[in-house]
Amino acid sequence: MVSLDKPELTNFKQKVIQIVKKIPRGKVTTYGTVSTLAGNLRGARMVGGILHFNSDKYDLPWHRVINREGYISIKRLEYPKELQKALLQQEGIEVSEGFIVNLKKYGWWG
DNA sequence: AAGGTGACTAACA
DNA sequence: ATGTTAGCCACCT
Repeated sequence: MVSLDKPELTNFKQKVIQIVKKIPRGKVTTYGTVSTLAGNLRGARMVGGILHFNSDKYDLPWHRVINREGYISIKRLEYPKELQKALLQQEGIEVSEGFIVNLKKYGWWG
């Protein structure tokens, strides 16, 4: 058994979840960053997909995860961008009218 | 069971 | 500089 941590496929999901939950309050990050930290450079799509399914099952601060433009690409009507904007402002993050966040200012890099 | 879709990003032409 | 193609893996039908 042993061996080193076997990079199990489904582990990526758990890894992403752990990273997302690790994002400090008042900061935001991008899918690409999380995917990279999870071990996959081009796994950004998975991060979005994972949050899509797990945000509803787990308590993931999905509102702290946005696309590279600092814009919320969310498509879940159950979690409208409007809600995210409120959540981000609640964390002390400024959100532009276009739901854009300054990653330069609030971007968390791990 | 297998195929297709997806909350994206980066690289190439 | 912009536009298009390719890649990642899990969840849904």
